[in-house]
Amino acid sequence: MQKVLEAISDPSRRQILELLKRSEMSVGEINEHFDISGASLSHHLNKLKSADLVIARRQGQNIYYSINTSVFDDAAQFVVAFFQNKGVKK
Amino acid sequence: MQKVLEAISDPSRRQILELLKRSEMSVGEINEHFDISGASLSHHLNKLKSADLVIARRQGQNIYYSINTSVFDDAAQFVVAFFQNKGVKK
DNA sequence: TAGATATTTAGAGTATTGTCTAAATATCTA
DNA sequence: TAGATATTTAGACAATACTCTAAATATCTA
Repeated sequence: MQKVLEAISDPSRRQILELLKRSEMSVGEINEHFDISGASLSHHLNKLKSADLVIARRQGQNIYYSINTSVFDDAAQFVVAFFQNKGVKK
Repeated sequence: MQKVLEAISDPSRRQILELLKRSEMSVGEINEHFDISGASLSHHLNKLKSADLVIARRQGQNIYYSINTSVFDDAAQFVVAFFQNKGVKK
């Protein structure tokens, strides 16, 4: 979960995730939405992949990235719990 | 919101928030739960305060920190929305 | 196979982060 | 007021992050 929270602390990576929530996309397609080098984008995608938030699959020359639904949902559960248990005395 | 997400990306700061969810605490009391210098703790508290996630009030020699409920709840809403809108086509 | 296209990897530069010790500030109490 | 206690600020240091260009790898197509 630590890696997930670090992953979403960067604005570019959150934007990448927003794009991928809509649909799977190739690296080139994602890059059209950003003003950074391909190498930098690759770095961000690698962080998202390390956090298991996305999945990559190659199709020909392109590599398509998509949301890793199960981990994404786990992350949702974690942050909901983190923010919602406020005031609960144990 | 950027500052909030950076604030919660650090494990020590999340732990501080967990403590404060239970009750208001002085810096000294918080520090009993950590193995870092007072200066480092102060640095973390400052980041949480910059993100508006906590409020500080002085009482005598002590400074008591507590959760800033409204911002905490806003952050909760944002993060939950971020993770839960998956698949919604606009 | 040679060249074109898509993506990643390597290596470097600068900025930011988390940590520390020492010093400064604020408050209390004798 | 002087000394003790609580906390923050200043300054330094090592580690990490984000960026870039150039080179490497993988795939496709003529």
